[in-house]
Amino acid sequence: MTGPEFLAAYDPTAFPPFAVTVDVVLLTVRFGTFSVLLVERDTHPYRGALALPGGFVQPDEDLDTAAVRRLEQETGVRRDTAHVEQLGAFGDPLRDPRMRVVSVPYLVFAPDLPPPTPGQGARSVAWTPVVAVEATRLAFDHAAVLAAGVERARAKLEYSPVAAAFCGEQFTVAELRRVYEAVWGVPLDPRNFHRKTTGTAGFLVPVGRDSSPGPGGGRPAALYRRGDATLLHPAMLRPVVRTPHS
Amino acid sequence: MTGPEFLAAYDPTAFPPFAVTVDVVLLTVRFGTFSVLLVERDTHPYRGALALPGGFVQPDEDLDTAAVRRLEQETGVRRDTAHVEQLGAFGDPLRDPRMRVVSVPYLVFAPDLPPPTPGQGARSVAWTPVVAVEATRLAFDHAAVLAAGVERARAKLEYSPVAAAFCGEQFTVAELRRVYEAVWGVPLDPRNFHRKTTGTAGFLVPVGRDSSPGPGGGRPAALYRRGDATLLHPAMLRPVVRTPHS
DNA sequence: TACGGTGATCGTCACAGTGACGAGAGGGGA
DNA sequence: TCCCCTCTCGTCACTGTGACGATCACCGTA
Repeated sequence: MTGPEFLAAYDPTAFPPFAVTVDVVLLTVRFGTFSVLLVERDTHPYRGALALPGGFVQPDEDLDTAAVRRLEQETGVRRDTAHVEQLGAFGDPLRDPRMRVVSVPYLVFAPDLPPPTPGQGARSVAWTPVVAVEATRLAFDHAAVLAAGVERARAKLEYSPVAAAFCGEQFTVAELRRVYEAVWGVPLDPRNFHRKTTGTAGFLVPVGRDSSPGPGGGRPAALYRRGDATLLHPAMLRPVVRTPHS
Repeated sequence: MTGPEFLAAYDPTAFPPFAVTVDVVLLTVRFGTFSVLLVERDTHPYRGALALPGGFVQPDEDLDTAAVRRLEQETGVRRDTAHVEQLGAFGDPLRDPRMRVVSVPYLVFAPDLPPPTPGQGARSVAWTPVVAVEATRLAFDHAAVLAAGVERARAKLEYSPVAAAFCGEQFTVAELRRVYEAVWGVPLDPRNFHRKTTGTAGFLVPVGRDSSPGPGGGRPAALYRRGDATLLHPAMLRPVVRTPHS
């Protein structure tokens, strides 16, 4: 039973049929800027509008599997280099003018390494700074989905070490700090950040020394990789006032 | 377009049809015990097994609306007396032996006031202590759904004031403390808890004095109602070691 | 090679928040 | 009246943090 015909095995009129899609909120930090990958739609509806990558879930496919497949096909990002987590479910009856669709967006944090490679969708893909996204130009309810993803990302940096997913295999404390600064949009004190991240058990594991002090000079930074902690304790709180929503 | 026929307006073979359900993880604190509402299934599949209340989403119905409808119909809990939030989406292809179903569970915190009133589902409903739930006796993947809900509830008490949703309109600091103790499963120091909750802006609003000091005597406690804070800052952390999962 | 620039790293200090716990306030029952 | 109970207020030591000075190790240039 791998197609629509599998419904006939039961009573196809016993429940309302829905389409289920997965969308990918792929976030990264490029040139110090918190950015999201958007595609340009080339089909009805919202033709020409910007949208999150996504597509239908197949009959035999798990939601997570579908999201990872979309991620790899449409963005070229491999799952083992990124952090992937489900973001919830969006199911407003009018969110898609074609039919009743429930979308399950996935939040993905990836390092900047892979340039956006348009997948078989044949649509153009582009990194867009999160602060520059014009909500009204996004298709469907993707503005709300993106907002939920961005807020989740900002909150998650506080109590989990996932920020390292925005960096490569090895990274310096300063690179990690620039991730926090980009996502939160605030400058952080390098000294306190260094103390906090290197002092929290399981966050960073030292692996050697950096040989490239950067163009302007400066002391070479030590290299680290992700530790095995899954939770930051105590949390690293955002400075200034906490706004409950983005 | 309000029935299965609305698919015909587009190409019904263009996407795989799914059923979409909402499940309700209704949690409360009864007699000092963290409990969940379970129903006994009287139909195939998993007949006789315990399950979370839930049902199909209707064609014109928002996910939230469907969850609240189920909540009121099957448990008698009104939405304005409870806290309701979406818990995610579960869509394993084999989670329902009948057909492809994506379930969107909702997490609900309610005060103990309403006794479980079996809804039109004509199935028996019962409060079950969370620690006493035998995972293997739950239908579908409801053990995983419940585990996610319980862990979310435990985490949420740390950084949000939702614990008050387990209490009535007015409550004492001690009642609120017993909620935390029941959900977290650890004893808390009454003096520090009092200092923390009454000292956090927007958490509690005093409304008067309690006249019933309880059976064993003791000084009457002041009454409070929920404040308008949506976030606890700083958070109230669980004691002892933090386990990343339940 | 000496020198200023830059960023990494280490230290210090004051202060807020917390855990542990003593003590008084205000009620019950025998 | 005496004892017991719970609520509420205080105290103290300790931890973690924000602010920020100082040093280290590299750059490019004179």
